Amino acid sequence: MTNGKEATLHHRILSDIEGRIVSGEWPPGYRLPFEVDLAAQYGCSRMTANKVLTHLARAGLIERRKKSGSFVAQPVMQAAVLEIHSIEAEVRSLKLPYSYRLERRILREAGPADRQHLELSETASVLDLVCLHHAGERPFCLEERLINLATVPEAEGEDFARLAPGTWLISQIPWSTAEHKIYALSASADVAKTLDIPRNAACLVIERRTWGSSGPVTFVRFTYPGDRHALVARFTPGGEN
Amino acid sequence: MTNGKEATLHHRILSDIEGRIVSGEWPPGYRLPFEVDLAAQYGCSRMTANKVLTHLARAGLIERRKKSGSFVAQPVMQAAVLEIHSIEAEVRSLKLPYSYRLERRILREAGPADRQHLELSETASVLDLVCLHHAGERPFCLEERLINLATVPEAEGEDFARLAPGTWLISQIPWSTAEHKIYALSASADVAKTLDIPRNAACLVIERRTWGSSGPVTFVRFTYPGDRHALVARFTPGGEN
DNA sequence: CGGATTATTATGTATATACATGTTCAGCCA
DNA sequence: TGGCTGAACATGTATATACATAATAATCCG
Repeated sequence: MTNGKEATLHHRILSDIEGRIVSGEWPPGYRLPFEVDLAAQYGCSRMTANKVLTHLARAGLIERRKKSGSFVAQPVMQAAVLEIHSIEAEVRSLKLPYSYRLERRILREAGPADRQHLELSETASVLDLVCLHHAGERPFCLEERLINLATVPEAEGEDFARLAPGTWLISQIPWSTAEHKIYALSASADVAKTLDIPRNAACLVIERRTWGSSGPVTFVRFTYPGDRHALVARFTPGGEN
Repeated sequence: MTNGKEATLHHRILSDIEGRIVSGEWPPGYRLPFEVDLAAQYGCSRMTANKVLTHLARAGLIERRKKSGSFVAQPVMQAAVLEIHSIEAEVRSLKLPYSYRLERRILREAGPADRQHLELSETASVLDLVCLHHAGERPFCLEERLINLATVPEAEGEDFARLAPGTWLISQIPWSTAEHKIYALSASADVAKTLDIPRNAACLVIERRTWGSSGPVTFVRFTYPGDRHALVARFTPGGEN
């Protein structure tokens, strides 16, 4: 497999420079050698050095200024990648049997609250769904969802009795933009009863708004019992590689 | 602002192809034209087409296979970028005065719990800090931190009376890897008292483990009153640009 | 001496070219 | 028919070259 070498010339140069930066040998603000010097140093052409520096710049490790040169950037560490798995995958990774149940399915005109959630300016029909995801016998997650029928009219023909709306939607809207909001909330009486947890237990809430190329698609709120669920996010300077 | 032009040839090609993908015109699995055909189509060289496709592949929008060609990838939508600001910046963005107070500072040998938090195999000295961040008059966030003195011996000489340890650390360990864990928790009696919130109120907890090039650096747990704080994460196919 | 003009310099983008590498496919031979 | 071999092909990487662009440094002149 990939034994970490990837001995292409520009990977070697890249990880060398990356190493100097993350180790602190080249501290923030340090001006690194010019492209021509790097090229000479590594015995490669300027294009190759350029590629490496461009990559480092896109990864945020360096900052480039014309005429002045390239500088090690100030570490910002303001971004981490949050992995968002499907609930089914999440449950199965705990080696528990997954099951899904539709609790409610209402078709209606969007009210003011719906319009705010979906960021709709005009009125439209929405599908209001409530589902419950189980891990084994216990409720794992409560899903409250609005689907904008103006953008996804096909949703009206789906009953979502067996297929979770999230799963169905990714097959309909292939690529989309999403915004997440994550916070903690004490369980209301309703939520506590549905999730089978004590009243006022802390819950982790994830709200997601999704847009496709033709407008707002869906708004969804996932409520997890807080002590049984955690999100994990990772950050590595230089990113993927 | 960025008016979407960026009229370099390869940005135009890139956003054109990106558009076809996100709009669904080229659905997942679709084989896009070969590099030579794209080059001909846009009247550019193969190198330029290659650059664009390489970019799209790195962004995860397409998948490339030798001999076969390049294909629109299956949408995964499993990653979102979580922006993590400094607490001071966060408070100031709410237009509230920020203040910081050190509550505790203990130097000790790492116990089993400390070693687990820092993922230390051997024993070492750690600095155990508790700080409180205020927004105006109200407590905004409780910070409980361990610093590994084997990696950051300079921390022993800091009293952290006025400077928050997070701020100090990024000046010491310029570039680092971090892992975050986010969950909800009911406030214990202690936490409730410290944060001036009701007992059992839902709190948002963010734990962060940080590594530098020479080993584990710090473990920190931020506890926020859950109803007053939310994290926001965004995902756009194609990423930064 | 100061302000405008010009030259220099480093990066940014693009092209043409070359060869390497990994797949697929077609054809060959047993 | 079955398996092997090699040609064809698409991508991957690297080089040399060219010109554009932006910022600084140097120069010139009123």
